[in-house]
Amino acid sequence: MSAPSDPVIRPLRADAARNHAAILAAARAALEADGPDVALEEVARRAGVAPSTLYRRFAGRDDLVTAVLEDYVAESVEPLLARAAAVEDPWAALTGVLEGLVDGVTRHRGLLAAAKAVGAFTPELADRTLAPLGDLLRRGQAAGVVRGDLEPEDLFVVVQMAVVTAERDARRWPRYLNLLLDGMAARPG
Amino acid sequence: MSAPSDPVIRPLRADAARNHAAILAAARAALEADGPDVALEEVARRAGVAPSTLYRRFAGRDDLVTAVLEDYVAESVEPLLARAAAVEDPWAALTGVLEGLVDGVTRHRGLLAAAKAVGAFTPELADRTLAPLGDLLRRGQAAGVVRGDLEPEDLFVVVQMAVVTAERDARRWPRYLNLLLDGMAARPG
DNA sequence: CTCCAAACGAAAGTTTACTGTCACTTCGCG
DNA sequence: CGCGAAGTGACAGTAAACTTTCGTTTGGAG
Repeated sequence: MSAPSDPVIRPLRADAARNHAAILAAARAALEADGPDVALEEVARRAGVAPSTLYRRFAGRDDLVTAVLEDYVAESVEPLLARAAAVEDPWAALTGVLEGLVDGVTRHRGLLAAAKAVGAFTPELADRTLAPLGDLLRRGQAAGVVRGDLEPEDLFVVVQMAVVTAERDARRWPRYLNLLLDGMAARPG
Repeated sequence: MSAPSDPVIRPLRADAARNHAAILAAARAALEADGPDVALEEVARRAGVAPSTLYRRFAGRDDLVTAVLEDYVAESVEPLLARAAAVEDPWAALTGVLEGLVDGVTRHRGLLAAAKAVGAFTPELADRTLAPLGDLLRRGQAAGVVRGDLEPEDLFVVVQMAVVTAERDARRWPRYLNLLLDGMAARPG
């Protein structure tokens, strides 16, 4: 007895689902290859569909980028956070997750730049990652291995800083992340 | 006896020189206000000239951005470097120049982003700043106050890292620059 | 003061990307 | 296996920015 205002959400037809996935994948690839401002027509071309198909499935650039970002976070970031939460040593857990984040984000700079441009980082999405990061941080601080004056958001900033160093030379970011980690460790004195 | 292949370089006419300066100033303002991809027509509008005037004076976006960048470096960056070279204390000289660079670049992110996009950082331009920075770095290392494994280009990276932190909150970059400076100081042990 | 080369702005042509329309095709239920 | 809803691509209209053309204006030398 579904009211007309509550229609059953129909699953996508097979071809539609195929195209949906193809567009997401093409968008991710195109954002990296052609930059955050890549034309949606180029995305459609890569996906092997007409522009109109892309526009029916996604309201516009914002909607598409948001979907790609959600896809990426769910697929890469959240598993990483979950794995880190299971690591015993607090310092290893924290450094491991930061390395993983920098490594991943470095490979998806186009996506992240586009996401920033369209405001796809909703507070909810940010919290989904900030909360686990905050847990890791507090664990390290409780164990006395991390400086006490750091806040969860500082970890975002640290990742951001390490990522920009990769623009110059993609292989050197560990050097700079280590420099940052040095600064984050609890002072021996 | 100027040969035809060596024509006398005529100085700009008064109105042309005025417009030239107006366009440079307008471009700098527009890049900050509207972002690195601002339309050249918008720059012309701000400068109070027709688009055709802008295009006669500058070959295109690349040329304009390059000119604005040169202008900025000559006006802001090089005096800063010169002043730092005169500071006695090596550590103070280095931290002072880094603070000045971050402060300045933070206020010209649009210009710098555009410059990166069009490849306006020629090797020569980079060297004009890298050389003095290298001097400051070596001075600090000789005095034993700066880690010996740092290279001049690392200073660029440090500035870049500090600048991105300003995207989140323009007032907090000193906090993160200090964290970086901590990591750059010679280890006491 | 006169003149012309330099410079200017208005306007039009070109390109590129966005977005909607419509007739045709295809999926998958019955 | 036939039919209707869902989906699709070709196409075209729109918008925005880039770039050039051309007739007019103006600076400044003689």
